[in-house]
Amino acid sequence: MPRGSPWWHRKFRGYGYRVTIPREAILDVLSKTSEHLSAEDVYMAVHKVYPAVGLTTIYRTLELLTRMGFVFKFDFGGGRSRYELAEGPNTKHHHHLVCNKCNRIIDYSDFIDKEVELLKHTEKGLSKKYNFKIDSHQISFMGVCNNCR
Amino acid sequence: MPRGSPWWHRKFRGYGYRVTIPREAILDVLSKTSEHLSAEDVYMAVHKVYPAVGLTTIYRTLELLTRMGFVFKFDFGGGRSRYELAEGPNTKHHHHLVCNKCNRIIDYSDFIDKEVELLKHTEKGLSKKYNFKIDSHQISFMGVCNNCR
DNA sequence: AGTTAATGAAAAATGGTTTTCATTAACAAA
DNA sequence: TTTGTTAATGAAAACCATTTTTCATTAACT
Repeated sequence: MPRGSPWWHRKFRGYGYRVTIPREAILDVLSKTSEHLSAEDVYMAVHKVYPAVGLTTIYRTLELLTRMGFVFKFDFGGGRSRYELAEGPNTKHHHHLVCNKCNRIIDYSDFIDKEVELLKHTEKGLSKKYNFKIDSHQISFMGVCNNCR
Repeated sequence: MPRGSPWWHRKFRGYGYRVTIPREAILDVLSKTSEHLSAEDVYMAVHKVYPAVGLTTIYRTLELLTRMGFVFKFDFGGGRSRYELAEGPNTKHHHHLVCNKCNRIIDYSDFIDKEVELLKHTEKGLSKKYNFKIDSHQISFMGVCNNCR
């Protein structure tokens, strides 16, 4: 926790949004994990510290954070969205292994360099050919994780 | 429609599954499009020919077909799954461009060869490191399609 | 200290998917 | 061909995560 105002206070105030305890708590939870949390995961984590914060606020805040670009919202299937802090000081680019049995998601950043290099090239070609503005990419391997085999 | 038994009858019967009109109709719809249909898309297409077939059967059959490997089930977000005939005489391996505005999905198979080659290598490394049995992979580029920019 | 955004609780709405159960029909055996 | 077994089906209800609504209360920032 930085001494002065956390880095995101300025941005919040700039948008006319208030800095509140639930918002602090939610960003705190997200910044301290490398997992892909569901709304309920976030709720439970926040609830341990601030039991008064309700699930409604979690949803509202996650949506706000996603709109603001602080957070990425993923849909890996399984019917629940998962949230992850956008690229920042503590995060790094990674791809995913998705378990089809338990829906666990494993980040990996091994082998990433070559992948990214190739993708950059592919990206350029695709943009041109399909006149498609590419914002992001996602590589996922689906299968069965060690716990489930 | 082939004169004799369609190619998939044998496989169905081999599993002890029955060949039924809804199943014929659903496979027929899937084999005649290159789109990634949602369950409701399939329902509407089948409904034109066989109004008696219900949405429940669509879901059940799509799940069966997915389990059997006839069909791939994708989750591109937007809350609905999308289905696509698996590799077959009329399909070939491809990856996806997903439009964040209109949710359109574009297949591409350009640049695929290098990607697949790299992925094969990555796959091997990941399997070992995470003791993860990899069944399939997915590469998607997200952005804005030509219609939406 | 005043203004008003943000919150929390509860309830209802949503929308894709799944379950339940009585009925139908595919296939195998006679 | 007829019949018996049981998988497959359709309709409706249930499910379930997520959204939305409402509204009275709280608390951030001016």
